[in-house]
Amino acid sequence: MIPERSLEVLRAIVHDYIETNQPVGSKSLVERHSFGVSPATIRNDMALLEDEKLIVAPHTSSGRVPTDKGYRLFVDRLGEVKPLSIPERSAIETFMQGSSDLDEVLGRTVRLLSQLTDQVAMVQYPSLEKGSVKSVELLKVGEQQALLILVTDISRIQQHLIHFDKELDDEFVANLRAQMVGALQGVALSQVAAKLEDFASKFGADRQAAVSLVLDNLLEQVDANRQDKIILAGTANLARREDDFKGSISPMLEAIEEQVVLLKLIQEMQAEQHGVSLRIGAENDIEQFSTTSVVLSGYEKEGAEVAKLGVLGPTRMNYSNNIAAVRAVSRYLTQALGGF
Amino acid sequence: MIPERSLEVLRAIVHDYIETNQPVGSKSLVERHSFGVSPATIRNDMALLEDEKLIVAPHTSSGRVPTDKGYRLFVDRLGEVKPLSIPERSAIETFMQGSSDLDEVLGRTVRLLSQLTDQVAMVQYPSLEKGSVKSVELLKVGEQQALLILVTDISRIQQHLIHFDKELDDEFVANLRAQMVGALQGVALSQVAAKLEDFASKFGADRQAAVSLVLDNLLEQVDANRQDKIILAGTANLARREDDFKGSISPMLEAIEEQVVLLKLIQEMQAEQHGVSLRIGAENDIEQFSTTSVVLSGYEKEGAEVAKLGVLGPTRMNYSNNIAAVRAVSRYLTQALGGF
DNA sequence: ATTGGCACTCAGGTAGAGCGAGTGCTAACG
DNA sequence: CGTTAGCACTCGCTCTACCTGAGTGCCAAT
Repeated sequence: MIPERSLEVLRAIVHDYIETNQPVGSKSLVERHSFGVSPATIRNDMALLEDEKLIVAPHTSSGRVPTDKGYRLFVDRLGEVKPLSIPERSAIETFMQGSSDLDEVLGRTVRLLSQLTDQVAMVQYPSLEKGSVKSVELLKVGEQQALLILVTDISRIQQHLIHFDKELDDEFVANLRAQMVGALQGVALSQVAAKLEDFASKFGADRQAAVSLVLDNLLEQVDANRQDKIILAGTANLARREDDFKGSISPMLEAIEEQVVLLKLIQEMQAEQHGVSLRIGAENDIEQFSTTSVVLSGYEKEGAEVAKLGVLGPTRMNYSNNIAAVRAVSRYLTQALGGF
Repeated sequence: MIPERSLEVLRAIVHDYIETNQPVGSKSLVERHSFGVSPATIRNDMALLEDEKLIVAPHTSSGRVPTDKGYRLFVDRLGEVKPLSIPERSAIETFMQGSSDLDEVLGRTVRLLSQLTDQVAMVQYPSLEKGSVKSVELLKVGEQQALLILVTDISRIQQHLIHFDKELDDEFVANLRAQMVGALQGVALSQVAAKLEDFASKFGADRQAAVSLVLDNLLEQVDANRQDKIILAGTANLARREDDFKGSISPMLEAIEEQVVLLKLIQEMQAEQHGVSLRIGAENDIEQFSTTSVVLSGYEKEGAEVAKLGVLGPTRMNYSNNIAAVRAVSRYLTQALGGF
């Protein structure tokens, strides 16, 4: 077991290193914190911490820097999350006020989170998969075009324009719409495909092509969103803290722009736990993110978790702050979504 | 007037500098190009070009580098746009194929453009302002909620969820919808506000609140989009070419993320000309972009320009290529939009 | 267990030397 | 008059050598 004071030393190292971005040495440590002991004693503790791979010296004889493992221990056992300041709280409240549209709420949320943390913020759109169909509409908007609209109970709306090869007659459109509404209203999205199994048989042979075109589109809308959308803010923060990453930031920018990678990341972390979850440095087995940490939390709609939000930044980040911010923003978003 | 050979020298300097990223000197110039003269002669020409502020020497006695003015002369008079290669053309064709949705087409376009140029690519959504109303729909999707949908003739669809304080009855919704369709179908978006002037008076006093709620929403949809949306791709390319910019790239990333700045930029360039337009370095009077160049072109829908697309990168970019790419992609996009 | 003392390490800064690509100028040339 | 060879000069880079100082590990004393 690691003795108490050594852990205090680790905490102090993490704290100072986050603040100064310099490897921290025994002398400056006793100067800045009031351990009642001499540098030499601290050095012994540091040797211990180094044996445990919690800290590491960039070169022989310079100060020490926390390892991923060190950060991990810090957040798990030492980093009591300090609550947000009053101004921060009120900033959140005003930020979240007066938006009605889901797009707008999420847009505000992601910018807010990025500002609170000074990191790249991400918000995942509520997953369609967890919702159910509230309404389906088919609107004729041109001679050969119709708009298929899917409204779900998590305030997410999707639409898609469908082009037909033949002219549409109103009757058919109205009929098809009515049939779809009848078949699908209230049905869970995961059940939609099953419900539509024999659907086409209700229509005459001459309509089969058009019907299956619409159904394909509908299924695509449900399906294409299994891998959900993520919105981002604050990517400029990556560049600002460029030195904190080993190499170039451009592969990371690429990975972020490529939604697939982010979604995979979120997926992996999904299983882990409720509340705030955390990956530090190489714990991410996505190569591009091996020098970054990710703080993630779910947010809820009507008591069920519908998606994730969080931040991404260098391993040398202010974990206490960021965890607090992610948690708080997630709560407020859950609250804001209650209104829908 | 600047003599012919001096212009050739300028062209060669721009060419070599873009290729090597090194200040180019008189000796290497005669080695790489077949001027029939000696380095000393070239030096005289270079002195002339320097007097004209077309090139500049980073330090006494190193090679020369084109100035913004030099690039400008290059693109205006010397840089014959070379047509895209066959593989590039076919890449465009396959890329653009098989997408039906406007979102998808634009998404593909922006990624394509970024890949072709290795720069940050941007595509502006078709401006609502230039279109007219194709269809308006009001759908009841819950006891107190309705979905307002605006379909325009440029394939752009918008929807917004409206919350009412009272329960909605179907009759009213259907009636309101019918009235709106009657009043607005085919009306230019810029005329919508005028058309709706006396609209509310058609309804009873008890309906006024609900009607004006819907109308406000509708106008907001038209209006909020005066400042249009831009989608981006390839921001990682900024980081990759970081050295090409004087300072840090993070202010630029910020500016890009802030759509407003980009839209302002596009707006300013809008007036200039049809076809491809170009801003080089400090010609952008947006401070963050003073070391970047922007290549922009409009694209059309049914013969009328509906929005812009283009790329943004360091002043030291391959203008010939990028102009060709922007022009080609704009043409293909125009073509692809014909199908809607 | 803690501490003072001490020899040792090593990154980073400073200074000087040499190199080489490149320039501007001048005088000669066709 | 445009072109050229020659030449002295500039100055950014690179390499080396050296020094400094923060920090370490270890040991013996408390």
